[in-house]
Amino acid sequence: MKTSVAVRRAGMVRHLTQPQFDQLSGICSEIREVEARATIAREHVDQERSLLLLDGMIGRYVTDVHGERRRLVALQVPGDFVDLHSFPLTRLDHEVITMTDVQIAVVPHAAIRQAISHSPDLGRTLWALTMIDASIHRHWAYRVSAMRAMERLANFLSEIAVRLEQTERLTATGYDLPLTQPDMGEACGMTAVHVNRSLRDLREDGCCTIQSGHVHIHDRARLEKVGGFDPFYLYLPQDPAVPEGAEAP
Amino acid sequence: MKTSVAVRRAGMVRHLTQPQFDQLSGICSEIREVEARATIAREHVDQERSLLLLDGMIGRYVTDVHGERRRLVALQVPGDFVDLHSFPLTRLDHEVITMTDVQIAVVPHAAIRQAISHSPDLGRTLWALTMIDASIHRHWAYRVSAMRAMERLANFLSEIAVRLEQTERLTATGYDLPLTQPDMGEACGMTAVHVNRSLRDLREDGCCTIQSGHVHIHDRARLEKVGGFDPFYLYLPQDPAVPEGAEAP
DNA sequence: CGGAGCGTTGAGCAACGTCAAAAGACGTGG
DNA sequence: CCACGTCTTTTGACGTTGCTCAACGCTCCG
Repeated sequence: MKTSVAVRRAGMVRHLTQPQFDQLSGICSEIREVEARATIAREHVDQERSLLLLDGMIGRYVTDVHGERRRLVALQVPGDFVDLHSFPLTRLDHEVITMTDVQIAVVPHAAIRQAISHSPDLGRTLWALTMIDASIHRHWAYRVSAMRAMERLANFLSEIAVRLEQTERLTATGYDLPLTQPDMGEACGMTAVHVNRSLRDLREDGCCTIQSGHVHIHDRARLEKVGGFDPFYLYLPQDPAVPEGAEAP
Repeated sequence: MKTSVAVRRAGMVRHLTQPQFDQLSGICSEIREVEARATIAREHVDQERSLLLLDGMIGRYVTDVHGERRRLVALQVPGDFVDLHSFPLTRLDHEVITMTDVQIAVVPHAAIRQAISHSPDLGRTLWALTMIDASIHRHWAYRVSAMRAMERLANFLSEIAVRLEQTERLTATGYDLPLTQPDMGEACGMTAVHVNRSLRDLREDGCCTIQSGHVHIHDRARLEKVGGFDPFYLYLPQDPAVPEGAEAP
């Protein structure tokens, strides 16, 4: 059995209490590994399980009718419940695609349903997780709607930094970001060429440098200022600290 | 008591079964009327009730740190549960502002909590309502990110047409839209000047004309085609028909 | 009657997209 | 090991969308 792999309570699932988290781990049917750039769930297709992301990154894409244009509308990091919304919704309105090799815990909807019926508080907490997801959607909409290219990228990179910080994947130098410039273009609503130029602007501005999949953060405060970043919409858990945390002030 | 006012099961609440809807009506503490352009809920403030919109329109706004830039990230129509997400989230990440004089039903969170603990199915249905909201967020993000001005407006106007159709507020000529051009600019991520020009394009293209708050739809199929509109993301109820419906084929 | 906000139009400009080219990284197969 | 194809990153030149600034008529309201 692969369940020996650490299913740690880090990231967004920290909103669950330890007993709730244990309960959830108990109803997880299996732990699965999927390679990069694979489609995990398609739009319009009924789902009977949800996926908790343990390691790697997963993207959620909205496509136009003809499948030509595509946008990244969400990026999931470890600790995120990737498609928990498929529990109440059943079918999905978008695609779920791995950005990297990932490790995911599979949670059958039937088990969720049963767990919730015995524990309404767990239901409300899971509901809250999906509502934080919705809050992030709102801010992604705001970002692409109201911000300029360089600001958008700075804001995006700041958000990912905070979210990875919650799972101790942020180091002193920065963090790994397995996205190409075309990917960032799909996330921030601009062309790959313009992503490239805007990243150069950020670099020359002393904010950060991206090199071979690693975001070197030179001046985090400056990056967040350029991006007009305020993390309140992430509803970060108010716990005193991550278990064996390495938190920056 | 104002509860004589018809609280009809139309619009998004049609996802509730009639018994569920009756149960919800029962826990509604009051029916309130609020004038246009009034702030109903502020960001960062804890909420202890949610609001079901009975008549009028309500907008949800994300603002930047300094309160200068603002975007409409959601527009609620009758039958929508405006801020049901404040039940699991408690505090809000955005502002809720009336666009028109509105009539709203107030539902205390404590009552929701109690109702759900006795009826997990009601909980799941309410959860689904908020997830449809999230789906709409995703498509608003896609819209402002991937579409051009005229396409964005056509898509936006098509969405509102379908949603108003669900509450029988769509007539043969079109529908009432209590938004100014600056409002539409905040919704679609463009300036009021460009909204004006793009609306002219839509008019000259034979799609629709907006005059004194009424959208005259000349060719709905054309409008939807120009906007690349596909309503699947609205998760419309599959009921055969609205009670005393006037549905188009 | 004056002010404020909305709708409309024009002129000029900045941001961003498109097209194109070339260099580097990487894996594959000969 | 090298040749090759593919993908990514980077840069330049040029085109276009949509923004800014400005003006004017309109309606509504105090």
